[in-house]
Amino acid sequence: MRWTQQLIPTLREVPQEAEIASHQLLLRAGLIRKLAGGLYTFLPLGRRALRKVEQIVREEMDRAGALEILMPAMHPQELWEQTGRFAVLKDVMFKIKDRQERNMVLGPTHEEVATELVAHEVQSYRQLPLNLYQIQTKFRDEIRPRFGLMRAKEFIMKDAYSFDADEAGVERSYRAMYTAYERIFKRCGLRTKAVEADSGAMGGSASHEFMVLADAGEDGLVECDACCYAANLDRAEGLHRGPREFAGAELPPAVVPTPGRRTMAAVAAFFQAPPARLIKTLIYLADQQPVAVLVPGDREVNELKLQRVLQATALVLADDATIARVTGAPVGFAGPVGLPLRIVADEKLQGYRGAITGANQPDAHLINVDLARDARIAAFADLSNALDGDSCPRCAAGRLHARRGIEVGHVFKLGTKYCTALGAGYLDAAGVRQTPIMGCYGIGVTRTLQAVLEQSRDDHGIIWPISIAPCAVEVLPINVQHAPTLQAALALTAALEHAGCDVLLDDRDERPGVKFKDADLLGLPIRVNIGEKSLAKGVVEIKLRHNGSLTAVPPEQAPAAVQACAQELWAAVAP
RNA sequence: CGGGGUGUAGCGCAGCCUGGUAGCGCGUCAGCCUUGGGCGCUGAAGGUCGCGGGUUCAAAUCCCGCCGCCCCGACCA
Repeated sequence: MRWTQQLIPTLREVPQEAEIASHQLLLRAGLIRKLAGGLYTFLPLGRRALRKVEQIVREEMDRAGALEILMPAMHPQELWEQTGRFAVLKDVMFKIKDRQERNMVLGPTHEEVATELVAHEVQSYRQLPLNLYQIQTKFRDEIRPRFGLMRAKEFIMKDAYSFDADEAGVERSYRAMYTAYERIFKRCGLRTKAVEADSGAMGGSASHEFMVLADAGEDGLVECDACCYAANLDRAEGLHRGPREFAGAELPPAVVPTPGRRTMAAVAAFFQAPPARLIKTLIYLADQQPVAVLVPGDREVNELKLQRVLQATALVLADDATIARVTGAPVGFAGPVGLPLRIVADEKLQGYRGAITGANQPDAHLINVDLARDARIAAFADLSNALDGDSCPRCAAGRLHARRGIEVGHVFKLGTKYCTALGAGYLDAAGVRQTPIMGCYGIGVTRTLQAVLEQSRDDHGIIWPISIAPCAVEVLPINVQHAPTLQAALALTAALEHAGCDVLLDDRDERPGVKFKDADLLGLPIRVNIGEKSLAKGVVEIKLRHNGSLTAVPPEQAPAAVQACAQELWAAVAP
């Protein structure tokens, strides 16, 4: 493959639209171009890499016994109404009408369609288990598309749906997918971490996310340094460390003027107290009803947890006017003592004495608060996010560490919700009608591609794992006007291609510097420099992108030497 | 949707405050030169200054409205 006959528009400068490294590299290396926010064209090299990721996914899904199908991207809206998910997901769905004015949606995911298929085609336990998957474009009207392919309105996803006769079967299917995912990401050259996750809008019981650890990741997670516990911050159950009793525990509450101190930091500084000694009081509207929520001053409320505890369908922070009305004080001075509201408290506050809270009057706080003595708490529950340094909820010894991650895969156990709603059933061996138990398993294919770049790069550009590199080798003739150089390059390219190697020949009549810089930016794993000087010494140079190692070999030995390098690189991404 | 920023040549930017000929670097095209890390010289092409309205003799510049894009928050593969 010749550079001059390709479309590889590399960019010398960083496009101002791109913030994170992987997004910049996608654009600079000429892999993608933006059409509009959240909508991207894959250019030839980007498409080649994407295809390789898809193929790895396909091979591993097949290996795990899943069956590839292809479902429509466009669905009748009615199907979504049948499971009740239209109401849940209508804001993220693109809605269109056909010429008959029928309501259609573009699928953000395919549980309904897959289940509908199974409802029609599966009648007997002999047909189970069944695992159907597809690799297809999904559409989501994201609130905020971001970071290039990371959060796009249109993206390629591998989605699989398993149907089993019983719980043991679901467990096997789930495990098979979990293992397949580990193999897939390993083969893509990614270091991932599987974390316990919330099942969100999917519903269902168990769920794990596969996270690519990266500072640019959108998700928070914690992992234990002693055992294998790891969880998404949405669900992580960090255990409180540190004191619950503070100075003044025995004293009655006392009002202290704190003019203008309305933030945790300001109040903590005012009292010269650690933020953990403060109790943060937030007023939420749970289905329109005001509720007070208490968490330690150094923690954030976890709204997912809160929503579950309150069993609320709509949960929002109360507006300033409501807060003033129910607490009798402006924002920043709410506290649990004497507050005429339902109060729920984070379990980490249990036994808090000598704490500091708002006084429910303007510009004042209360000290010496003993939560059990001075306030009426309706319920204690886990309502806050875990914090770096918390104790591990699984093992006594470990401490949790906070990390950032990119969610590239997600596996769920879904139960019978969809099958029941859509009438999927089968007859068991005894002739009794049963409902299949479902699991679903997603991989963001386009996002995975970008995650690789986020994790595998240096200051000069991309460092492709050989398994998904657009090409394995770049042949770089330093001066194409020097006939012997070009000839040697052509010969090597032909030999490698004949051996089944993907090769990019940079046949541009450009300055060496330009070609070297582009080669580093593009980041193909193996590069062969061919130039007049080394040729005069009877050698060409093989340079590996990932470690910069340079070996000189005679031109006639180059194909074999390159193959040997390639073999080593492949071994590094073997599952 | 709320908050912040930004929109001038393919890309990166200056000019705007203080209204008066639209500029710089890179890239592109032609020619010369050069050939082991974004080389040098000469010449050229390329712009409805995001869109609409207003103020003014005159608007990239001032005013009003709209739109796109980027960042922070709620959503998720």
